[in-house]
Formats: sequence, structure tokens, C-alpha cells
Amino acid sequence: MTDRSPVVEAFAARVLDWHARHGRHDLPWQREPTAYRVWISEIMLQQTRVATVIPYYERFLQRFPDVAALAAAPLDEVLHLWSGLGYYARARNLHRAAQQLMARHAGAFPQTPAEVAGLPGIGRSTAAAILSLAYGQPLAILDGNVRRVLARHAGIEGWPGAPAVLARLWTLAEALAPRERTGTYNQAMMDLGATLCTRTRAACTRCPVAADCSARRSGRQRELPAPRPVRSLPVRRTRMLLIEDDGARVLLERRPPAGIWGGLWSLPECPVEADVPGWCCTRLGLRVERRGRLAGFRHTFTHFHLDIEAERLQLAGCAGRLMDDGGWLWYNPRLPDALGLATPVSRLLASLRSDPDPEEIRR
DNA sequence: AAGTCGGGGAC
DNA sequence: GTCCCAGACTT
Repeated sequence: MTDRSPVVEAFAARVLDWHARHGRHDLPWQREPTAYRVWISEIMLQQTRVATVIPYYERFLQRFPDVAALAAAPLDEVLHLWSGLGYYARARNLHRAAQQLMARHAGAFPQTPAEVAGLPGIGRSTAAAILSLAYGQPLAILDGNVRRVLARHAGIEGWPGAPAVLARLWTLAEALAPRERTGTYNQAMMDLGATLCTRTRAACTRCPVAADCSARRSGRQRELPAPRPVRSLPVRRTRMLLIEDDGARVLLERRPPAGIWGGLWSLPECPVEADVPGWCCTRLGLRVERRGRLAGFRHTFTHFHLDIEAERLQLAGCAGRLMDDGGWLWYNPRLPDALGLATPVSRLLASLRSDPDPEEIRR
């Protein structure tokens, strides 16, 4: 570590003093900040807001109170408790990491940033968060909050997603982080970014480091950090099939382990231009009768729009193939199993429950 | 360096 | 509608 000038020391001191009086102190993962609890929270909070995470976190910790419980659980159940939260690779990695912790570290966390960052789903910042918040290790973090605060305070130009800009921010983050009370300081920086130095309205009058803030001085709070370069999202289309058997159970298929909704259960999808009964016969080995279309809707991902059409079908017979490789199941929407479901699928199954015999819906 | 991976709240 | 959120991983 390098020497701290008085000004630099004053930065952490001001942030810590502000945190003691105005920081958040009662988030669910702060009450008993063990490495396990901090770890789960940090993974859930990747690219996800605190308010969204809290109910998921409570359910997850109740079902999986420790590493051993998580490692022993079936992946389907982990994905079930993750359904709706997004970025499902996080859940798969969490499950794998728990099993590695059991196998290689007797269920405990390793104590070096390199070892922690070697676990699936844990990068540099998350590793530093776990070790500083749970064990007080003097490691700097650089999440979206800290990026925004530092980019404004130091007047750093460029989009933080660019590696060169990110490198500058890491250097600055390490230079400013105090060696004592690092966990509290990291929490304080996140609170500062989440409650004062927000994206659209920086509350500089209440900020403890406004006096020497570059963006504040130049009035460029709105311009820093620079936004991601614009890109237009392509539009894809699909048709989801709600095939019901005599017991009003719906056919689900398991998605491949990687890619969109990896490892989740979803509805069969047929191309929008295909003949539906013919497609069901040749691809699923099922004879079906059409029962009408549901209202279409758009689902937007990070990198494309998906326009989803949905059609309801009644099973009229089986041509004799399929249904024995574990990739399919008949799902009762009224007695849900502990499975991971993509949000549009949950939405369609819910509409089925609320409308057991719908009329044809027009857009 | 760029692309992949969700969903929803804020605007 | 757009933008981004307590990012990591793959190519």
C-alpha cells in the first residue's frame, strides 16, 4: 500500500463519518454478516437492485441456511428460488461453488482474494466484498455504486465498461480505501452511491465528499460516468405452445444448461411461420387440436427484444415417441413443482390458471 | 475488446 | 420507449 496524504485520509474519514449517521444498517445480510450470507447477497445483487433482491434473499436463506444445505440441494430447487431474478448462471455457479467449498475447504471460505475469486461466479469485486465485509480484510471493491462515485469525484472520462477506464477506477479505488475498517468503508461507498450519488439526481448538498468533487465543481454530475455506447436491439420472434393433457397439465421442456434461461424449464417453442399441429407432430410426436391464441407480448433482454406469441393446444393423441429422456415433463400449474421457470413462462402459466377456458384473444 | 447473460424500476 | 442496476464469463 502507498502512503496516504492528509487529503486522501480525509476522504475515507468523511465517508465513514457520513455512513455512521446516514448509512444503511439494517439490510437483511448486514444483521449477521457471515461469509456465507454476504456471499449470497453479493451474488444476488450483481446487476440487481436491493429492493428486488430482499424477498429472494429471505426465501433463499430460509431454505439454504448454510453452505452444506446449498451444496446438497438439487439444482432444480436452487433455480426455483432464483426464478424471476434473472442471470441464471449466477444460481448455477452458486450451486457449483457451494459444492467446491464442501469438497475442498470443508464448507468454509478460503481467506485469500485469489482463492475466493477462483470460485465460480466470483470476480475481483465480489471477492473483495466478501473478504472485507465478513472478515475485515483491507480490499477495495468496485461495483456500480463505487464506479459512479469515483468517476464523478475524480472527473474520470469514458464509459466504465471500457477496460482502460475500469483500470483507472480500480487504481483510484485501491488508493482511497483505508487499511482500517475497510468493510465499513466499502459499505459506506455503496450506500453513498445508492442513496446520494445516484444516476440521475446527485444529492450533492448532503454529500460528505462534495467539497473536492470534480463533477460537482464543473456541474457535470449528469454527464459522469459516461453512458454505455448506444446500440439498437434486434427483434426476434417466437411462438410458445401451451399443450394441455386431459388433466390440464402443461408440457414443459428443459432448456440447455448454457444460453438464455439455461437449465430452466420452458414451453416448447415453434417458429412463428410453422404450421403448429404439423410441427407438434413431427417435432414432439404429439397430435394436438388448436384451442386459440393468447395475447402476444414483448420480453426484452440485455441484447435483444423477443416478441412472444402463445397458442393453446389440447393433446389429442401421442404418436409414440419422446417423453423418456428427462428433458420433458407434464406440469400442473395449480400444484407447482420446485422448478426454475423463465418469467414469460410463469406469466403464461398464470394466465392459464386465471382463465381455464379462454376465448380467442386479439391484440 | 466485444458479446452473452434477466428482469424490473426509474425516467 | 431507454437506461442501468452491489458483474462475471466466454470468445
